[in-house]
Amino acid sequence: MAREYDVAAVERKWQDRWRDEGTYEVSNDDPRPPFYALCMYPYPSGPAHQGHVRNYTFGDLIVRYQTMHGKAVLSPLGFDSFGLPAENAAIRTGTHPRVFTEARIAELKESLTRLGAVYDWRREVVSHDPAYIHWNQVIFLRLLEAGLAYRALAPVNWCPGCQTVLANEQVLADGTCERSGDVVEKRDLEQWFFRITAYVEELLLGLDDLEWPERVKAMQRNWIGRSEGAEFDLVVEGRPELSLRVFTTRPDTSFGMTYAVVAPEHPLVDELTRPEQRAAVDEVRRRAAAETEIERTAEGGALDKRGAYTGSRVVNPFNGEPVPLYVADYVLMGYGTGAIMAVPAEDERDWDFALAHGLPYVRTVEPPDGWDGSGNGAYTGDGVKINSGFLDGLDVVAAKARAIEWLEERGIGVRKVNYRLRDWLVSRQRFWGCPIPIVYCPGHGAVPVPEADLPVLAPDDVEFLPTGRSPLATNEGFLHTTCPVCGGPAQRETDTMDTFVDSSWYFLRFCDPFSTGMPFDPAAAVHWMPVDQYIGGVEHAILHLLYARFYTRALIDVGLAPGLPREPFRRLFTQGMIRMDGTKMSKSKGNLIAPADYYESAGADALRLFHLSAVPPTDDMDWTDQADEVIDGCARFLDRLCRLVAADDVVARDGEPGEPDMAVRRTVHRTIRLVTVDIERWSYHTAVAHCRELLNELLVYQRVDGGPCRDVLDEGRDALLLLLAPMAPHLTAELWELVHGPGAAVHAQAWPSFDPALAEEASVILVVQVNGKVRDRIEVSPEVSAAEAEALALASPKVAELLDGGTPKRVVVRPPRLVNLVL
RNA sequence: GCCCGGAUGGCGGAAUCGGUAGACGCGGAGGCCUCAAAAGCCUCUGCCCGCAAGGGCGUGCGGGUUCGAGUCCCGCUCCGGGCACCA
Repeated sequence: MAREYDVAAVERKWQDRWRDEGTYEVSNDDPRPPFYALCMYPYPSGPAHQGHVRNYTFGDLIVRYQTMHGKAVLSPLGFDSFGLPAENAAIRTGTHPRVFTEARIAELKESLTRLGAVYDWRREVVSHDPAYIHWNQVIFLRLLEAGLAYRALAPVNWCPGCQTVLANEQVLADGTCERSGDVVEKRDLEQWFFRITAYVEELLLGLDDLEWPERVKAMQRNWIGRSEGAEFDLVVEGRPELSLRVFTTRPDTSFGMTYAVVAPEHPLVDELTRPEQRAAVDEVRRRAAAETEIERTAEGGALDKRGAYTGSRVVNPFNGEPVPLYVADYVLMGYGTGAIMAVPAEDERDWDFALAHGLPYVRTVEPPDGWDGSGNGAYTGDGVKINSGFLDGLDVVAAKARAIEWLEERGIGVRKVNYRLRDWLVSRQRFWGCPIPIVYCPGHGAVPVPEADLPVLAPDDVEFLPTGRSPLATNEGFLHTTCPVCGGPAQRETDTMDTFVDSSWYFLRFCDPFSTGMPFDPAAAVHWMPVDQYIGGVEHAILHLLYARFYTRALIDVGLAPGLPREPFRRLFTQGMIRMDGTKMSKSKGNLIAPADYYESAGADALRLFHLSAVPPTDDMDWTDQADEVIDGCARFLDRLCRLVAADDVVARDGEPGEPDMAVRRTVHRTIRLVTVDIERWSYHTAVAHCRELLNELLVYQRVDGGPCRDVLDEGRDALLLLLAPMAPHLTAELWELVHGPGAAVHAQAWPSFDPALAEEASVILVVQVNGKVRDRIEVSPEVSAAEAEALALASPKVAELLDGGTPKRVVVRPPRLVNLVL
């Protein structure tokens, strides 16, 4: 389409100027109030896609908006540059991951620059920078010293596709890898963990005060999975010295226990299995070890095969009754005590298992009248306790408390809180990540690499082969070293850290990326932190955001960040994702619509406006056929803005504004108020709509009979340019310079303020309803009194017709908006 | 199964406190300009009845509260997301 201005030239000109003049560089001793605006640093996968454009348009708007509010805005960007795609590319093409990654970073940087997004590039942090690796490793050693990092043999999630271990958080609900989609296997391996569980209660409670989307907070609470209950011992029948500890959230149902279950991996299984049951128990254990989660849970899981009687019985301490002890894979070793009391009448899983194994049930809660128990006979709701001895007659909540008291009085059990959250497994059997700074000595075991010898860097002379083994594990030069303790021969740890470790503190490095003696100067971090506005995709709701909250606390507690606030991200905004044909728009799906195409045609400003105005920022956006037409509409809007500002045939008049001019002024001031409020509440799409309304009105006013009043037109034009400056930065900068002369910078101006008196309407529409239906509309003053409003309504000819001489039974008057006459 | 969202014209969406439903945009129709087209400009555009004036209906479904409900309450349906043998 033919444009009113040379889009490419104008956008390039301003991008160059912002870069050359360092417009958005900010120093740590800047006297203005600090504001930290941060978009999640991206994995460099190549040129920006529409999801990036959306994310960084929102972020850039905030940077420019807060700058116009007089803040010193910290706007850094870096790249989450370690990760598997680069390593896979190396295996495929023979290119070193560093070379590959740096080429992708250059592409992404270029396309974000062309979007007009501005950053203090001096502060750029990339994960694979040796300086960043250095401090990553220092932090690891400090965590180790503090007991927050440890090594343990543990059943881990092994992804055969990625040839590495995964964190629990990286395994999807169906047991597959979130990256490769392969079915994750179980393996027992010696791995490094971070003790995130030490902070579990704080991580849970801290959520309450955060200005985060409720949805994200709910997801984190859910993931942490706190549940309250009791732990107590079941003595094995005939063996008073031996007992089994169980955890339950329903101690009130203890009288309904008709059997008990241990996990197949439970250490007491062997001892509790009687010879005649050995074969059946072994079969359950074999299946549990061999089958994946999917196989086990598929098709209802053939419950009769998933458990077996051990031959032992355990005694219910509440009533002294012995009940059979089963082994079954529906009880997990990794949660609670790995053993449960089973109450079929009040637990659905126990009900199903009891049914499959012909076990009885005893109800301990009276189900309500009309409850038919069809489907599953377990009743899990509230009700009056029955068949429960001293608990009878209580409700569930009271009975829980009483049951725990009873256990504690007798020393049989205790109140207990359990969490779903496990420690964070950080070892990865990959090359392109931060090496774990540990050496294994035959005499001294795992020994930390002395800080003076850091960083431990991966060698460059490695071969990338599709063997599934990290090149580090076979590189002799890297592998062999000496023990820091005894000087004897030793081997290096060849695992690297999960890349989520890198992203757990990059926002702190941004505060002071120039620091050489420490990860960051705590004073600088305290100056900028917490992040005032964090922006990113909701897909990071659990992993990254939970890890970063943990890491910030850990860094404070090991003394690396004294004085830092414990919550790193005060305000979080999660933008919706971009979908196409019902799925996420992504490279792997092959449905990318490249932003570069639009930079050439409609321009970055038009593309930005599109992303700001198309849908509410939190909503997912469907990229449909309509997108191109809407983007053209955004370009048309910018052309109309050009015509407003650059029109050379307008005959404006000087002198006092009359009433029609004042009406325009009122629109201007009202628009300033509306747009400001909308930006503060993340309603960018309505902010754009209000700017469009103002432009429409100004264009009409410009051609008004008798000519517009010059001051009013100028005021409106300037206000509009200022309001649009964070949204369409290139064109507003160009037009501002056109109007105010060379050197004038729209982004250096203060955000426009409005006159509250002018922002009010001069007149409002009084709606007259009869029996709740709108029958007339009358223009009135906003100050109209109730009596006046009622009189005006009754005087309406339409109302008179409906009244037909009668009087209303009731009159509701809400001046100045509404009168409702009830007949 | 549990926990969060959501459902408004042909489409994206607006309605911040219970008070004009449909702002703004896309698409569509008609007109102006033009030799013609593009661009631009103007008017109309929820549905139904009506020549019109006007009237009726209308925010997923069924109830309720209220002078008045897209908005609040109760009960559903469908869609999206998260969690899921977590005892």
